[in-house]
Amino acid sequence: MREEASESMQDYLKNIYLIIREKGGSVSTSELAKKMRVSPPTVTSMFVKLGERKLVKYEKYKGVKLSKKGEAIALEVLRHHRLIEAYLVEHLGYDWSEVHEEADVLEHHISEKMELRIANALGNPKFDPHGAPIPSADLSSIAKDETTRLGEHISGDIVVIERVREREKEELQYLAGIGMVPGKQAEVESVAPFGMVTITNENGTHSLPKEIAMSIHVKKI
Amino acid sequence: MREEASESMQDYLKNIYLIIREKGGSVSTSELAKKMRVSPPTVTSMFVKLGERKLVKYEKYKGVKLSKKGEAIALEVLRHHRLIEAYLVEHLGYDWSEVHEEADVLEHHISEKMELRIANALGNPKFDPHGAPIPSADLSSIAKDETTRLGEHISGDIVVIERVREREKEELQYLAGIGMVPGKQAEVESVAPFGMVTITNENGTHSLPKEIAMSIHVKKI
DNA sequence: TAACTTTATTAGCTCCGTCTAAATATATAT
DNA sequence: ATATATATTTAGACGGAGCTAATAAAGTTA
Ligand SMILES: [Mn+2]
Ligand SMILES: [Mn+2]
Ligand SMILES: [Mn+2]
Ligand SMILES: [Mn+2]
Repeated sequence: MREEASESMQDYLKNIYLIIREKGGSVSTSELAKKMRVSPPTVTSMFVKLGERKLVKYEKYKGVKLSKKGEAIALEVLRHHRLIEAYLVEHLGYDWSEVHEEADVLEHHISEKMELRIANALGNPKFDPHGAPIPSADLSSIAKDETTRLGEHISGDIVVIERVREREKEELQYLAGIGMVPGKQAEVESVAPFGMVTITNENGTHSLPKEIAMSIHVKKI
Repeated sequence: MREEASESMQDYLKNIYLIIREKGGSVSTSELAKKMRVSPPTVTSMFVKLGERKLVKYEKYKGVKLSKKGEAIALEVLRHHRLIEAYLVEHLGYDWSEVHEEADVLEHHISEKMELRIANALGNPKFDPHGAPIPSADLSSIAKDETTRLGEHISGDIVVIERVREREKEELQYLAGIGMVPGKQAEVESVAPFGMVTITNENGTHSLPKEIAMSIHVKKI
């Protein structure tokens, strides 16, 4: 499967998938260039290459969408990434804030056999340590998002944290420090006009900038 | 450390180290080309590149030797390789015959942090599942070889197996099947003129072609 | 030593993934 | 609708790691 795409192509496909999953439609050159920290011409030439290999549908000046095959590769890499993150936390004592970089490399290099053994060692989890859904082994399904963002809630809402999106290691450490991790509860105290959210949880009262509040997925209870 | 050398360079350094460790002196173009399954000109150009980076001392028409720095990188990669093999066997249920390919890739991609955690999870082993010595964490030492080859022994010698060198997966499986794995004993029954060795162990009597007998390291008891 | 064989290097090409600078298409604002 | 700003593509380059074909050095044998 992913052997048909180089490590670099795998990363492009994965990031295209992630962007589309979050906001639908197609992915533009500049969007992807920014996310992947490469120049726009680099993205254009990769779009062409992925298009030739039918991993992507590319329309000049209109961006790309994933083909069935491209999506399968993206899901496989994502499955690896999230299983590895979970494994590092569960079996090698990593903190959830430090698994991302390691997984971002290893996702391209473990065999199917190793994927299987890791998944078994973990009991075939459905979510990674940040609460992100892990694609199924046959890549046919991935839990769909039924959460809202903490930043969308209003004063008085009581929520349980479902997921915290990838962010800087220091931010994740801070969030863990104040108990804002998947599974925990919090009550929204107030929302400032500029979007800052103040919450109270078992660790006390804390304010979170809008951007961070938007990267915390919750369910209202 | 190894960040200074690309994945490909790391593999060249590792293989140079392995050849020199086995037979001393320096490594020739054709020797390495054969071992690494690339063409001789590819090796020559890599020799030049490694020489420029002072990872190797290259003398035209006379092959290469490792510099201090080149050796350190080789040892680091080798440490990774062997720790990973051990980890796969101990913690992910791999058979010793199937760990090599996986380790050959992952050796270049695990972080120093992961190396440390794997080593700790294993109790800082000194040998990998095949009996090969694992370089120490500071790369200052590696157990020196005090073994002989099964193929060098004579009728009547009783030996304990210390190590089985990397070979085809099927050969390793066969050897495991007849109990020729590190830690087990065997008695040399006879040695044919063309080098085939017949041994008896707890599993019965078996004959091994010279090449295989030479890849089994033992100690006479 | 001369001839021949083997080994190694040089020359030149390819693909990959990246870049910058220049050109062009699309979107926005007056 | 025109001018301006922004996004995208094209052109051309580079370094890394590989290849084959041609050449040259080293080693071997007569
Ligand atoms: Mn990646
Ligand atoms: Mn994650
Ligand atoms: Mn390798
Ligand atoms: Mn080994």
